[in-house]
Amino acid sequence: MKLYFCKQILTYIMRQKTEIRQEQIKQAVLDIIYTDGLKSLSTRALAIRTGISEGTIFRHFASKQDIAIAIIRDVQNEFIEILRTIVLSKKSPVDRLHEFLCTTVHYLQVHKGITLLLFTEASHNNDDAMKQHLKQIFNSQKVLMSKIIYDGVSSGIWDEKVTIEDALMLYMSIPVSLNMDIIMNSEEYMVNSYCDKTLDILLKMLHN
Amino acid sequence: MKLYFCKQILTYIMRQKTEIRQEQIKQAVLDIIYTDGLKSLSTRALAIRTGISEGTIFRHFASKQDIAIAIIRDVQNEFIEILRTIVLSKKSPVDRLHEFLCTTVHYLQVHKGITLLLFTEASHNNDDAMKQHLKQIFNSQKVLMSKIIYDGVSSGIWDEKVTIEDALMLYMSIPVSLNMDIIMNSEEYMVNSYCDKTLDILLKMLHN
DNA sequence: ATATAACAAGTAAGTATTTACTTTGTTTTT
DNA sequence: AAAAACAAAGTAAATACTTACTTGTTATAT
Repeated sequence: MKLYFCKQILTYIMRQKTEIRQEQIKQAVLDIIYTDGLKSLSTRALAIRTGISEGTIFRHFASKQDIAIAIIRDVQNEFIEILRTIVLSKKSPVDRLHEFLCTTVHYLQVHKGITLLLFTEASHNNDDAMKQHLKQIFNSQKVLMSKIIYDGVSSGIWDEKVTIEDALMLYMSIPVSLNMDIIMNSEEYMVNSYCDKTLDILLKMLHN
Repeated sequence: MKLYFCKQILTYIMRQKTEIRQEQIKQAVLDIIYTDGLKSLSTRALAIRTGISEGTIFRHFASKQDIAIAIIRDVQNEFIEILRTIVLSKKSPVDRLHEFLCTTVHYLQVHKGITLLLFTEASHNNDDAMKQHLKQIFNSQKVLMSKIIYDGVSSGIWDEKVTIEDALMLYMSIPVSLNMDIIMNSEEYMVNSYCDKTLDILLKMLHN
């Protein structure tokens, strides 16, 4: 009787739906990359980190590569979509730019490890589907930021001679700078100022 | 007789001194990372790429990790030292900044794969010696660029309110932008303009 | 000059371990 | 009773690295 009760509780904790397990596995991938590095990202390590067996992981994902694909798809469906709503809002270009940058910094902070995953997967030329996903992510960010800049230039607040590529180059330096800070063991509060800092530089660049 | 002659030629091609083999192995590491990705970087792949046996690789390097350490040491001894001579030259701050940026872009173009190696090794927290090397490389670049900017500000040509961190952030975006271009399959001539492009943005930032 | 000893550079075929992934069978939920 | 979730114990292939041995190079003694 008592054993059965315990078992029920245990299984209640353990037994989860595929969607929940998938989320846990994806999170574990980013965690492992962040804490132990890419080399430590094995299915065995994933099983230990998630607390489920190795075999079960392959019940929720067809392959290890599929987990990475799912994470990258999440970036597209969640992160890029948030950026899109910001860009399409009615706020001023400066406000939108600020929100755009802060959202990016915040996403990278919450999803530590995503930068490394994106860049290493991107360099892995063999998988064309993956490469296409990554291209789309980078391109979406470019297109969305272009829109804000275009609006600012149109309304006359920013220099019309500014190129989108210049602004984008600075924007793309955010993940590197953040990762560099992690390497350098910089304090966390420094990271929080990245958003405002980048805005300042960008505004200086864009200033009429 | 003829066999002996052939053997001599063959061995002349084959047999090499440790220094030469080490260079070949290091180059092969960067080549493999660039063409096939980090996942493909195995000692077996290295043996095939260099044309020597797996065992021989371990004659010239104590471990696989040691190859990465040697490459990173090269960055310090070659690349950083070139940057240092540029910074310490008698040219104007603008000229030095231009040369500084062009040298960086050129180095990254010739040593494709180095960016990925640096960043993935950096994220691998276990090895403190490696981490120290990387810290030193990043810090050297920071210190050297600070010197140029300081000289420019001192001589009154640049805004005294400019922070080194802002300039450094842009500078650090160069490797990412270059890698992104590789992913995006952009044309090679685009890459050649990176140096001037970055200078333009920096000068705009620094302008009094 | 030439023989020899010492060393450096090379290999093929191992090693144990780790890898991503599978199979088998059980338990839980619907 | 069907489907889904799970663990345990596999699998073959790949991994970094070693071993035992061969071959080439070079400095030294004759």
